[in-house]
Amino acid sequence: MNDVKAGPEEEWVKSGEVRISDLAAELGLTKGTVSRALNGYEDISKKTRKRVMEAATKRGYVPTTQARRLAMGLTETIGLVLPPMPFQPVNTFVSEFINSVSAALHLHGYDLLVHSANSEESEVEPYRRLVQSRKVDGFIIFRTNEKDPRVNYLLNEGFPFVTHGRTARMAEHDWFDIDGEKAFRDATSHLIKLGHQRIGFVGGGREFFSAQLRLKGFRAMLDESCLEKVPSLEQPGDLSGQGGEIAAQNLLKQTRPPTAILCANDATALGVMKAARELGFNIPEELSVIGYDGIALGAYIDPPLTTLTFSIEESGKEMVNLLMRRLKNPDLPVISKLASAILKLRGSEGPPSSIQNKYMENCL
Amino acid sequence: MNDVKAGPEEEWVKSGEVRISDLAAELGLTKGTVSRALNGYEDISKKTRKRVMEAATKRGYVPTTQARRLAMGLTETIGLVLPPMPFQPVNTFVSEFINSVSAALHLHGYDLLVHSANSEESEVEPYRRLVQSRKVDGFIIFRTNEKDPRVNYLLNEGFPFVTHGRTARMAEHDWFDIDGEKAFRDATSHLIKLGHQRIGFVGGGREFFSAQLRLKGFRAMLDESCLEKVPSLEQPGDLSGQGGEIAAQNLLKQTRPPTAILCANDATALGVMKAARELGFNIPEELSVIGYDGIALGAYIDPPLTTLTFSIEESGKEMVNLLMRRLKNPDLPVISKLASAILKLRGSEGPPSSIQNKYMENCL
DNA sequence: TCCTTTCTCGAAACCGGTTTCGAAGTTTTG
DNA sequence: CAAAACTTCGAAACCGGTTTCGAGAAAGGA
Repeated sequence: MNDVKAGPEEEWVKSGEVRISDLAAELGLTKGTVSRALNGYEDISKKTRKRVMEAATKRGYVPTTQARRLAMGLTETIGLVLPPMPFQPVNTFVSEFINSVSAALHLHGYDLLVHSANSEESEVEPYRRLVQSRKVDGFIIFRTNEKDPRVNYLLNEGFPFVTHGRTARMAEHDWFDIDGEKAFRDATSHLIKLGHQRIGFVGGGREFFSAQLRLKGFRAMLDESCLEKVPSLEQPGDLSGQGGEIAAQNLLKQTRPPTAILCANDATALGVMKAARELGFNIPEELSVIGYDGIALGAYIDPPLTTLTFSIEESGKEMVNLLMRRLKNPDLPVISKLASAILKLRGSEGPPSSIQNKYMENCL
Repeated sequence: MNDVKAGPEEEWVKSGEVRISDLAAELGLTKGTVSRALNGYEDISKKTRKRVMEAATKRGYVPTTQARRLAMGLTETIGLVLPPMPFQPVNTFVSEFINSVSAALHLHGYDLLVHSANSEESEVEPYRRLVQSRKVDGFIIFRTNEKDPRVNYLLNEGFPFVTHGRTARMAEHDWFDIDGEKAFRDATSHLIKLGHQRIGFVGGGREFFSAQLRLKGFRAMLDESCLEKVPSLEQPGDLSGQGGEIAAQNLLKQTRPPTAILCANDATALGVMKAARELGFNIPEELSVIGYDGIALGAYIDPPLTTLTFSIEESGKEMVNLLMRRLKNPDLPVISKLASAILKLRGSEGPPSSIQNKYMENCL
């Protein structure tokens, strides 16, 4: 009875020509009645509802979104503002993330509005514009800073949002994050078990909360394994390949260079590997390298990059769930979700060439 | 003054939200007059206009987008549907493209609606939905196929759009494209000048027009240089790393393997390099490899990948220009724009180890 | 049989703007 | 000084839906 695909050859009407008033007139009803029939109100007889539904599908009626939204006082749209891009982005997180968020939103009947940030204006300006013009009902925010102006603005405004990543005010808003601390504990532990005793670390910018948590995990595992925390082995980075190169040079030119380097992300790791090659270090024989992000390209380089990886699809889906819950009931208590990254061994790490000290001799 | 009524109607309105009727009441005008004053109609006295403008900025009045759009009968929104993603994309084209398109649209007061394609349904379904629900005024389409159902649908529907890439019906719609044919002529020419005589080619899927044009450019330059077109040196690919690996194995296990391989994109090139390493070919000494896309991380692998690159920002900007022109006047003749890619030499190509034949001996 | 309940649906207000039309008031023209 | 032309703004229709309210008809109960 519903074979729309079979043969619409008869009287092919252009989409979007039928309004609700046309339908009502055709059926001898008022548009209010038609609207209620289509929206499943209980005060419409089954017979009438059926008539309306059939006429609607036959005529290809689809309600005009703008009108529905105006009447209902909501936009059914979520905003996502792209942070100012570096000259050339290095990973595909953004596109995968947009894809998964958009798909998840669609299941709830929501659309995704993507806005780009103009680097000349304040970071919150795009948010302010979208809020004031009432173009969106909520926001998906990613790449948070510890003190995040966007979060401050939206909290102050009482506008719904969910972040990917924690912030200083994480107790006040819903958030989703990857447990970077645990991830780096795991990676560090893995290296220690392989026999490494001098492990370098290349971090991200100090403003990124996530990068700090990764460092924290690294340090925690050193402590736990009774390894000394050598300040010179902790180098700052900027999440870019170039930052990795510079940091690696600082690490590898030391009198006693590390036998392994943990990197805050894969781009940094690639920079580290490049610098290592140029300084004559063989990977993984003379230097182990581990990254974070799980970029696909990492599998194609030589040696393939061992990395910490997580499901971007899950991230998007979970964040949308959190946001939908919030929109449905703004007064619910704040909740959050922490997902874990897994260590994907691909070959850029191994035991150090010579194990100088006995493993964990004086621990425990 | 703002007389705050504690009426039940106040609860619907968020505190601090000003609408046009509030402004009108405050000024002792009608909302029609206020609207015209704000929109620069000529039939409003300078004095009144100034009063209205000042009150508007003072009160922070911003018109509600949904209402404006309904009244004006347009959405001021452009749709972009993400094609089904491969499991893990290797290049950052999509996010950079979205970023540039969004920024360009913003200059025209348009928003970008990003929709993801559900791989279980027809490719045109998302477009149909967006058209029927009148959520967008036009589309940005990328990654076109030669016979593209999306293009067919929209052309049939008479709905505005611009493609990134040509199609079989390119004479009927506006398009922007990179001159892949010329790009591959250039790359091939570069290899020939280095002394290569047996050059392999790994293509993209046959459905992609762009991949075909790249092959065409490759062949054209072989012809021009009087080199033989060896069928076994042309391998099909699928624009993925894995496709590159398989193709490279087919090429390098031949009795007389090529001394250089041109790849339809960088992902393919990475697969080719991986397979080459595994088969014991040194790059670039024993095998030159050239890709296409200019992914940033190509600079960090060993050796850095020589590639054909183009400005994604320009692509987005130009496409938006084409689309805006079309929206402004739907009856204008179809136009198109072809941009060129440039060969970015990074080190994965060089002269062949032994030049067996004299260069272009019997040509000309 | 009459009154109350329940089932349907029409009428109209409403969402928040834009735009057309015409009527006052003002200025220019003859 | 009256008629014509121009300014300036109010009134109301409109965009295309949703939702509230109540009326008329049908059904149920006493």
